[in-house]
Amino acid sequence: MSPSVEGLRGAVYDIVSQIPYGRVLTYGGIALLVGYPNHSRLVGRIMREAPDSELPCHRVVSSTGRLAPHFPAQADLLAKEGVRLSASGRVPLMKYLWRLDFPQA
DNA sequence: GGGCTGACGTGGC
DNA sequence: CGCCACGCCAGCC
Repeated sequence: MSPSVEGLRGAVYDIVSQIPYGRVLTYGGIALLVGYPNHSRLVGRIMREAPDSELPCHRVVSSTGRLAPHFPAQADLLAKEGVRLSASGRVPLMKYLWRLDFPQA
C-alpha cells in the first residue's frame, strides 16, 4: 500500500512550515517535494483545510503566481512580508519563489 | 460503479 | 495579459 493521503497531509504541513519569510511555494512544487506528482489539487485541498493561524499557508500560490480563491487575507499577509504583487495581482515567481537548489540568491 | 467538483498545471489563441 | 480547453486525481455523493 502507498502512503495514505493523511500521511501526505503531515508531509505537506512540514514543507509549508519551512517556507522562509517573504518567499513562496507552489502547490505543484509541494506535491513534487512530498513525492506526489500530479497531486497539486490534493495539496490545494489540504491547504484549504489547514489552520492558517498555525501555518504560513499564505505563502502557497499557484504555478502562475495566482493567489488562492476565498482567501482575501493572503494578499495582505504577503504584502506585510514585502512580497509585492504584479499589476495583475499575481506573485512574480521569478523573484519570490523559494528555490531549494539556489538558497537565498 | 458513475458522475461532479475543485486553494492545480500546461498549452493554445 | 487574459481566457479557455484539457488533462489530472482524490474526495464525495
